Formats: sequence, C-alpha cells, structure tokens
Amino acid sequence: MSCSCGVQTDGAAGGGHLDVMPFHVLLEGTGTGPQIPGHLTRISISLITTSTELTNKVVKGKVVQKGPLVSFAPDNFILKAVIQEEDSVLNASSQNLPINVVLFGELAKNFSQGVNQEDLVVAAGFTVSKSPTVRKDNLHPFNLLLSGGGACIYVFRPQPPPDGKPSLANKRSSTLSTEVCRKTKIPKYTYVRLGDLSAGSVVNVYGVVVFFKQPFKSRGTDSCSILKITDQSNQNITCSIFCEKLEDHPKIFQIGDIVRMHRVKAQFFKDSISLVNTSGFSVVTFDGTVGRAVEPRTSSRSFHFNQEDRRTVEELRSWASSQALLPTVSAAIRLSAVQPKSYFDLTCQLLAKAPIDSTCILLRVWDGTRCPHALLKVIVEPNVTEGPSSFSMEKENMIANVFVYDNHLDCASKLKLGSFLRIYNLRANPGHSTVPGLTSSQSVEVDHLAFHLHGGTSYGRGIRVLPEDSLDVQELKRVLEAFPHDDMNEPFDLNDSALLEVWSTPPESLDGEAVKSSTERGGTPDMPLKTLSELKQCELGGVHYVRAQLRSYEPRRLHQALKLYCSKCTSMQEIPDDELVAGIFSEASSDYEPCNAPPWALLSAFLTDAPGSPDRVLTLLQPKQLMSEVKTKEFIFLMGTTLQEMCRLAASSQNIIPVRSSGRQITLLDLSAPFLFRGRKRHYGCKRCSETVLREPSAEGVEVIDEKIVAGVLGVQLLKFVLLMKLELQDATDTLEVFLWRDAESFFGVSAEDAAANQEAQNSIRQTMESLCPPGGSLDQHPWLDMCLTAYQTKDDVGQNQTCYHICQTNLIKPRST
DNA sequence: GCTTAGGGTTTG
Repeated sequence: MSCSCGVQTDGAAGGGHLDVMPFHVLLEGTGTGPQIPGHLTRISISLITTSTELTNKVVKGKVVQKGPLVSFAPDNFILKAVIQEEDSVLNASSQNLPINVVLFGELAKNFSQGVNQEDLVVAAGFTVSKSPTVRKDNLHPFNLLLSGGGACIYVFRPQPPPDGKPSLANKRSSTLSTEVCRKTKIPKYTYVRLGDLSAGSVVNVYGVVVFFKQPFKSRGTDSCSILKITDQSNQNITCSIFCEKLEDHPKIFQIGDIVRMHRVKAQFFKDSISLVNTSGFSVVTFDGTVGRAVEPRTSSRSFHFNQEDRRTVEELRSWASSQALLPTVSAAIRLSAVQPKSYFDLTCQLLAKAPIDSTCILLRVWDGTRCPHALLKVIVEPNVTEGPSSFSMEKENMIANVFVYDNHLDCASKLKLGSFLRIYNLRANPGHSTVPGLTSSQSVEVDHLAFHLHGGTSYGRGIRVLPEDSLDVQELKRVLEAFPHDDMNEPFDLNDSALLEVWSTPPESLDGEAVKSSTERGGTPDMPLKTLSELKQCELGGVHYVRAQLRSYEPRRLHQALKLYCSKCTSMQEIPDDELVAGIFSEASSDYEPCNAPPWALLSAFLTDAPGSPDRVLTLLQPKQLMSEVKTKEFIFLMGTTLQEMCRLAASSQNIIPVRSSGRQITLLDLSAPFLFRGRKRHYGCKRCSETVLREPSAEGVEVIDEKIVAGVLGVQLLKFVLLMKLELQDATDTLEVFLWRDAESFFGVSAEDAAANQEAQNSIRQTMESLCPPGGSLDQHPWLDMCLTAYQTKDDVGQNQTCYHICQTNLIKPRST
C-alpha cells in the first residue's frame, strides 16, 4: 500500500522482503505503524569497513547533510547525503565520524522528497566502498552505497503534535501513512527578517529586489547572480548566488520583484552582513506589483508554497509600494522614447542575429515602436546572418541594431530567433565608422543611433529571455501583432540560409538511406560504422568510424582554443595575454643599464620621448653580416620598447627579437613573452626546454630567415600553435566528449598559426563551428558528421586512468564557392 | 567538497 508521494509505510515489516519498497517513514514513539524488521541488527557506523560482515545489518544516524537530487540519465537519479550517529553508547570508544551515503535510483528520489536535514534515518541493505573524498572531507573513510532491490531507508519523524484531529497513534497504519505523507511533503519553513541576520547562520529569507545582476560566469565553477534585497526591517542585504545551472538562479526580471530564498548563509563582508547560498539552496521569485497574481517563478520541480507565502508576498508588495523603494523612472524604455547617449532596459523580440567578430555579435530586435531618431543600418553578409538578412522597408525602420560585446556573447549566441528578451543597461549611441570588424562588404551609416550592450556586468548589464507567459511579453506581443506582417521575414525559417543549405542534412531516415555528411573521413572505405555506445565498449587504440551530430563545443571563444605546444616536453601551454607580455616589456625597458654590444653586431641607441611614457633608451642591435642582405634576411634585436611599439615596428619587419640588458649583457626577455615578432605573427619558446643564448645568426644558404632558423640560432625550443577543442557528439545511442587537437588544422583547413594572427582564419573556424552547431538551432538542424575517432588513455588530476577520444583523419567538406 | 563575488557604466 503506498500513498501518492511514493512514501511507503507498510511492506517489509513482517519479513525479509525489503526489496518491495525501499522507503519507509516511521513515527517515533507511537509503537504502531511500520517497524524495522526484527531480524535486522544495528551496528555502529564507526565499525564500517569493506570487510565488515553486513548481512542483516543496519546503521542509524542523523542526516547532517542532504545533497541535491542529480539526474544522470533519464529517470535515473543519484543523491549524496551525510549521516552521523547521535547516541554515544555505540561509539563511546571511537570517533563519531559522519559517513557519506550515496543513494541511487528510486530510493534517491524518495529520499530527496521525503527526508530533511536533521531527520533520523536507518539504512539497510547497503554495500560499502572506500570513500574517494576522505582526504578532502575528513569524513568516514568508507561510503555507504544504497542501490537496487535490497537497499532500504527508514525515516523517523517526531510524532506530529495533536491538532484537534483524532490521535494519529490510534489510527491504522494506512491512514497514518497518508498523514505522514502530508507532513513529509510540507515541512514548515521559518523566515528571518533581514534585520535579524546573524553571521554564520543558515536561514530562509524573503526580500524585495532593489538591485540585481543577471547570472554571469564567475572565475570559479559556477555562474554568479548578485542581488540586493530589502524588507520591512529596512536593511539592504547583498546576496551572492552561485549555481552551476542557469535555471537554478533567481528569475528576476525587474527591480521590485520579490524573492524567497531557502538555505542562504549570513556572513560578514566589509562590515556588513551579506547572504550566500548554501547546499540545498532554492529560490522562488514573484512579481512585486501590488494587485497582480502571485505566481511563483522557479525551475524547482517541487517547492513549497502556501497561503502564508502568498500573504508574505502581498505584505512585501504593499510595504514596498509605500516606501518609494523603486526608482521613480523605470529603466524600461520603448524604442520610441530612447534618448541618445542614455542607458536603458529594452524589452524586445529578436528577429535576426549575425556574428561581427570574436568579441561582438549583432542582434536585430524590435519592440513595435518607432524610434524618433534615425537608426543605424548595418548590412551584414546574408550567409553569416541567422534569420532573414533583410526586412520590408517599413519594418527595417523599426529595427534596432544591438551590438553585444564580450561576456554577453555566450548568452547572445544561445538566443533563439523570435524569442522575447529584456536587455539591461543598453546604451544608445550615435553609430559611426568605429563599429568593430566590418569588412568592405558591410557598412554603417554615420550618426544614426546604434545600441551597445557593452562588456562587463556593471549596473546589471545583461540579457534575459522572458517567458512567453509573462505580462510584459503578452503586452509586447499585442503591439507586434498589430503590426502588419511582411512576407520577407515569414516565419523564422532557418532553411533559406545559404550556409545551412550547404551544410545541413536531413535527420537519419528509418529506411537506412545514406545520410549526407558535412565531413569526410579517412580510414578504409569498408570500415564498419559504430554507434557511440558501441564505441565506448571498444578497446583502446585503433581507429573507429562514427556518424554523429555536434551537440556543443568548448571553448566558445576561439582564442581560448589556441594553445602552445612543445614537441620536446609535450606540454600544452596557454598563450600569455597581452597584459602579461606588456608587463614583461615595460619591466625590461625600465631596468635598462648601458651594455656592450657583441663584436658581431652594430649597436645604435636613441633616446625616445614618446608622449605619456618616461624617457627611455631605445637600442637597436644588428648583426653586421646581415646588414647588407635582402629584406627576407632581416634580423634585428631591439631593446627598450613597449609591447605596443614592438607590434607597430614588427608589422613591417621580417624578424625582430626583443632583448634587454642584464648586468651589461644583452639577453632575451623572459620566455613568457614572444621571443620573436615576424610581421603580425608572434612566436614563443618553451621555458623548460630552451637554453637561450645571444649568437651571431648566419644566413648562408638560406633564402628566408624564418622562425625556425631564429629559434635555432638563439637556442629556443620553438612552441607550436595548436588548436584544442572539446566537442560533445551525439547519435541515437549516446553522447560522447571528444577532443579535436592533432588533426584540428586539417579538419578546419586552417593553420593554428594563422588563426593566432589573422581575423579571416578565425572567422573561418568560427563559421565552421557555427555551421556544425548552429547557435540557437535545435539539434535536428545540426548536420551529421562522418568522422574517425581513436580512444586513448590518460591520467586525470588524481592519477586515475581516464579514456579519452580524439578526432582524426576527418576533414570538412567545403561548400562549393559560388 | 572547494571556489566563485562582495553593484556603480565601454572605450567597440
């Protein structure tokens, strides 16, 4: 007999059939209802090891931590909890260590719903494994694993207080179970006023949002939302919310919204109390407008909400409205009211988008009103535009071009055409020719309004997709629907894009008809096609042929995919950023001391008085032998420049080697900086494998002095530019993470070195990735890829073997140029 | 499990 929430209270009481239902709620002290079967005996948690005899043994403890329910496959769950013995009798002579309990499947789900922190539980039918986290968490060296038929959890609940209803103890167990069920599902939450927070406590709070930032990527593992909330105690409290998943963040649309947060911790920072989420955190958001329906916004599948919550929200609403908390002028502005140079929030619909360069994407939006100022027109090539590349004249005049920069790219690239957005802290500025990255075939009109969503998150700058059912969207839709449709943009059809026509292929058909692929693979023609799940069963080594779609990839920003690789020590290194390199240059030139030229070189020194920089000595060192040679044998050492100056000079030079003085000697710079500038290309050396020396170069018998020759002369172990990307593949059977690395250059048909130095090469790679994984498109719009993969083994951070896959012998089929 | 940020306009 079970009740609707899946908690079972009868069942195994009479015998050993624990596999019937794995979850039971017991009422303490009632003496009735379900019991722990008599053949089970309790042992102390301190006695648990992998060699402990576990037959018919149970352990009892208080839940001191309860993790979230994690779904790792459809309908399969895992949940981690920590329990600790409360009674000292059993463990008087030993440490009372809390132990990790890992629950799987249905039991995890039941536990998540039916057990709260502080509950007393008995676990039966568990197995024991070594705890992999013992060194980090200092908990019990073993874990309890509860999975499958034999595993079972009993929960003890204090008997509910009598509330005028018949005593629970007198009821039959079936009735009892329903009561318990209700009690288990609706725990009582208490909320702390923001004026009563004390550092260190974990509490539940309500508050009116007076400031917020949409979630942004933190330097850690999570995204971070910042909000400031207040309540009747008139305290302003800053909250930092860290969640990996965006949907777990507060769904705040505007100042004045009301949030309810569970399990946030108060802590001191800069002399005031702030809040941060703790494990088990959840948040629900409400519209803050007096009189509106109280509708909770949350992605939680189960959350508690009752009349008391409704009352609290309504009280906060009316209190806030009486306090003039909210800015008198809303930041939300229609296009018809936009003032040049102002910052504002725009609620709009996305009509089209186009990448501009690696730091900027163009969103074409409208809100159904017409801006009185002329709007900037941007013409982007049709084949890079997602959505219609042009609209009817009338509609064009209503479309705002929004340039979205830097950290907002990630969010912008995921936006679906047709979706309704709110863009926060948008800047309206007269557009001019400095709009980034426009090639000759693109153009802008001067002195028309353009909209910029600048980088950073100041003032809550960001983008949020509004749900279709929100009031603002309903209102916007009404306005937009009043506007006559024009055929040119009807509907949001991606299939007319020239790019997709070339790339996209139909989904796998049932009759086994061959599917067109966007890639061609190497290997032998009769190599059998494997599914991803079959591939995972294969042994290491060997080449396998798969057909899959690209689900996602990392990094999204190309420059992060570029790395430096040392073929000698096989290390992979990051490309140092300009700030670091500029620092090395400035340190080297500020350390200047007069020095001697080597006998084979001619030294010339100049005093520079570049504006904005202290006077410096610029020193040029030229090998005498090469001075009269042709340009392709140009070879110059330069000392005392800034990075900027070096780049300018290098643009028109063959080989410039930055050097510095050190104890009257001339040496190369620290190898974190490029050791060689050749035109727009920079070359790096391996710190570990180089033994640098300043030597006379010889160009005899060579036509061109290139980076290899320079590296050889200077004892530098040249680092090679490589591309490293992680791709998530998917077919009907499974998903698989694979690396694209060794064969990345042939895959893209672009060299990593070019990608490091020129925009066109970068654009080509970016376009490739976007054609294989169209931003915002559904998976069935992703083309199928024929590829070869090999499996190999590496060690992870803790020395565990890990199977990795990489793409090999696979090239893109280039669209025919027209 | 730990960290992440801790509001206050890009520099296109």
